Amino acid sequence: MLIREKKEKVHGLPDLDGVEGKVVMRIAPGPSGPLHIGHTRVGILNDEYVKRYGGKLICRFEDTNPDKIEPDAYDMIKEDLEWLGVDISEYAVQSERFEYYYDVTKKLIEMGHGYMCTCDADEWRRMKEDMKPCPCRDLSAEENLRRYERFLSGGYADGEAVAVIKTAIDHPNPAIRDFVALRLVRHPHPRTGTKYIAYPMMNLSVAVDDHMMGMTHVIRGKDHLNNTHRQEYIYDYMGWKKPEFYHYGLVNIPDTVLKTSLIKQSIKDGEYSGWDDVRTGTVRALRKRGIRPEAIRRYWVENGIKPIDIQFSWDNLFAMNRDLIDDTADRYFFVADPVRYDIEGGGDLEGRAPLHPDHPERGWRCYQVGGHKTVFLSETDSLMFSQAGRVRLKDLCNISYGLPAQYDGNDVSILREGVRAIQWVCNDSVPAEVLMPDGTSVKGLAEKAVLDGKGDMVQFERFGFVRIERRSPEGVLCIFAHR
RNA sequence: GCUCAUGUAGUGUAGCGGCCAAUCAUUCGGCCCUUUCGAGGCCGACACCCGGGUUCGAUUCCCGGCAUGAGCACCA
Repeated sequence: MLIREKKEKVHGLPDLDGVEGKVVMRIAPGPSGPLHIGHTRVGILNDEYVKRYGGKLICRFEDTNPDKIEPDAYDMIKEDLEWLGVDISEYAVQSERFEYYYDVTKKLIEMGHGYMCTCDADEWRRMKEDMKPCPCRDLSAEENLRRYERFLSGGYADGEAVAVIKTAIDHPNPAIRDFVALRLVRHPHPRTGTKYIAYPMMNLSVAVDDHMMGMTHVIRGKDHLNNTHRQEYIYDYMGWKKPEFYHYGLVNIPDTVLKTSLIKQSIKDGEYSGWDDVRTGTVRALRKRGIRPEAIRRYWVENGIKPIDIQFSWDNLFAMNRDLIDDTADRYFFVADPVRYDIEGGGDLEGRAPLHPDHPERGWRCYQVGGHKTVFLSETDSLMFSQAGRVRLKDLCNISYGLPAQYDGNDVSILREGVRAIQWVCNDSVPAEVLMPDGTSVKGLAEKAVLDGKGDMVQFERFGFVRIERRSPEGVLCIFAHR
């Protein structure tokens, strides 16, 4: 028996190198705000691999810069990850792990791989550019250890001294030459207050934690390529086994506000409604608009982990989301900027339409239009009607232009002649408002049946998919997702 | 300036020396179906950065150029 396999080449993620049994991977967000669409890539990719191979996914909060911490971010990020379906096995917080960083720094200084630099920061940088060691670099380990003790116990002012890891002062790549491991910050930390004054720089804390937590594979953005090289010095000095490193390309996300500090300021100024303001690209904003986490996942999986810089495509994401919601979203008529028409002739009218054209079993919207037979058309359809002279009110009847409009039979076949079918609502419609991603809102009328719906995603025919934020007898408030 | 990375259609992706006059998705156009400009079906449009080399043969390997991006922070 020959069963021809369907040539269904779904492009999944490539296998990782060096997998022996289970994997340990991580994501390492800085808690400066909730996650945005750009952050979701690293979460999804790591999650996909941990699910493929089994093992652990650690979420490690990198809160080693007390200036940039938003105290609520720890919880918001956790919520965002849960919604995304990224399964975190363990959470860790770097501000609770300072002793480890101090310990490793001390060992590195003892071995002569690190030094305490008291030079002026600009001066030190200039010397590095010229491949020249600063005077502190060649001090004895004993002297450096004395300085290190003084450093930890508060004997220096902020900026007066730093702990530095030696690499190669004459390394051809200036980005790799000696890097700072610890600095002094007396600004209080939202979690640890003033308990610590010596703060690790990411290259120290990341290397120490990745090793201690047993990372087997590290996936992160290409912008960290040089950081990886720097961290490898620590691995080599300490004799640690290195994880497999992967660097995916940078993502350019157009037409959206992502910068955390900017969003934060706009919220403070009262311009944005919050972290979920639909004008932003935060995960919570996308969620509010009705973007499904599965769509975001599929998007990143299809993008892979190549180190090529890419252009983010909202079109592609929306197409994937449409795929997911199309089957479940019931259909309703919505009329923006309504224009009233009465219909003359034809007696009382009635009609009906399925909640979903592919699922008549879900039920029907039924219309009865009597009396003056008042209907409302959207402003743009009204204009089109006046020009075309004839139009079909979808699922009700045909009309020809006039004031009042004239009943023109109920023969569907006129659609084949090029007459357009348009959406309409009658007198018992309810007010509807659709919040658009650009911050504007479209006001109009929706058919009454929308109040009885259950799902939160619906399609306003010929308008787009919207998420229903609130149903009340006074009307519906919706958020626009996409066409 | 130095260093690193990358270069397949509008966008993203497959390809790992011949099966590629190049895959899939999206986008756009047309047709069919349809009482949505949705979904579905069919058809079509658009790409291997350039120049050398290796080879019987290169999108695939090597070198150079060009382009793009990133890093050279006491941010992450």
